Amino acid sequence: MDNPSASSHLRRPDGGSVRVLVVDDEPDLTDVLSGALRYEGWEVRTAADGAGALALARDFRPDAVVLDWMLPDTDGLALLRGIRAELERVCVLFLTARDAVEDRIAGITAGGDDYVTKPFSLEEVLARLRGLLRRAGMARDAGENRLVVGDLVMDEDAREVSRAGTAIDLSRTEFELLRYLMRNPRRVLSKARILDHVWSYDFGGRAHVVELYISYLRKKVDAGRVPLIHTVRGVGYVLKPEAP
Amino acid sequence: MDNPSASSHLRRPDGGSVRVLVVDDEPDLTDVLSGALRYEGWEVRTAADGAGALALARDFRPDAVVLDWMLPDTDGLALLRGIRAELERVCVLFLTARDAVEDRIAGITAGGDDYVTKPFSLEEVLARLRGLLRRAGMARDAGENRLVVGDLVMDEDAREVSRAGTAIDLSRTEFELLRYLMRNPRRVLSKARILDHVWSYDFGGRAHVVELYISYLRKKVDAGRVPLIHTVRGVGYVLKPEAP
DNA sequence: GCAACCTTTGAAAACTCTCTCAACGACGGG
DNA sequence: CCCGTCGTTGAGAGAGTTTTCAAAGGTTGC
Repeated sequence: MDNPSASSHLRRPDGGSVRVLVVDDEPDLTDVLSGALRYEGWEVRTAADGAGALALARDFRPDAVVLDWMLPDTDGLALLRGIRAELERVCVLFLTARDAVEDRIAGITAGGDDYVTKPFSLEEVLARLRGLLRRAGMARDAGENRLVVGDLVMDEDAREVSRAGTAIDLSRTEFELLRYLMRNPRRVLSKARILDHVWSYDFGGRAHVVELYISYLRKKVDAGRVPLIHTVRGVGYVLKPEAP
Repeated sequence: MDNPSASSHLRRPDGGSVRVLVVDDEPDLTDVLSGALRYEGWEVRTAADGAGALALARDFRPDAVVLDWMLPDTDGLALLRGIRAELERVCVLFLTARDAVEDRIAGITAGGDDYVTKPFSLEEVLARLRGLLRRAGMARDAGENRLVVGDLVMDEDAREVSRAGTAIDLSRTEFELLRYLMRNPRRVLSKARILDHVWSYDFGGRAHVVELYISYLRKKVDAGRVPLIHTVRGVGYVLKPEAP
């Protein structure tokens, strides 16, 4: 139930939908990813192996590719080369295992591509992908990446947050939770939904962590001020300025 | 009966009726659900198992599916994938047991999909389904989800209610009762009908709670103002502005 | 390797909401 | 006008939800 309009300003220069190709051999993962990407308003195709990926690169001609670096029986580097041969200007977001050969990835991402390590959260992938597309000129407003709710401001690239001019220091999880809230202002979000978006897809725990992190955010963001974070008992949480 | 016109603005882009597939093995439940959905003006088919669901996904091509997660002899996840293979853009509303939330299916709410836990109320299912369809582009007005009766305004997504500009704080049940009344303005609703729609289907209590919650709503919504909530003695209640 | 910080879990306290009971009041038929 | 029925409201018990507190385990950086 997120707000698709929040990112609808990301469109191709010709006005059509942004096209994304997801390449991964785990169906559970491609299901969730492609669902979320479609919900962002993007057109999505999926491939489970290198051959399928190359075929879709040629026929679907995506603007971005989400590519699992560790596909079975496929050399990631060769596949990347093949995709690039077909699509010169495509953005690539790599999905890698945490202990993967980081130096090879580092060299590849030097060209403007990016990567996230498994297990990742949905918002992490979405944020990176939005960043890539924005920098590749897919944004209508080429300005900086700022989120604003009331007097609360977030600079996603700098990972800086401030309220009424005062800087706020947040941990990684706090930042991602607040980003998700700020991307969906004035919309009540259930704990299950927050968990699905902000925590890793393999997180086994329960919604209690959400409550806890909401309390952390409150101490840092709302501390002594007019609250922006509101509890909707039995439903979830909502971020909104007091006066509409 | 309820007011179908209240949601008749939900139509497919081609102007036809929205199509919904209900999949559940309990006939009592499918009967009630499909009745309510038909009354919303939607076209409905039902299936009792995975095979039937897949067949109807192919032949009926619904816009949305209401899917019991705990079908006997059927893997919910596999069924979901099968349906998605057939219908890429379908919205899915899952029905799950309350204690199944523990082993929740991560990522179910990642895309546009949603779920409600049993036992649920009819209005809960209808509201979620309307929300899914609206966000999937099935609404003629893509604007926000607002209900207006006189100077009373409800924003369903933010769960905000205000009268003449003044915000009103409502509990969950109060909110659901008021939403039902606002979806059926100028129509006398019996207590039994309200109970059937707003309270869970397994609620054992009596219609007295309706009277009680009406009195709560009056204190908050009508307090000192021209009343919108009216008693029709021996029949039920009706929400309407004073002047016709 | 150590220290600091972050994340998660568990348990208990605090709180809100829901519902039942019961008394009171209002309406309408006779 | 009186009485019975229906509707309204107050009080309180109980259940469920949220918040807080404390501590363990893990990670990161020095």
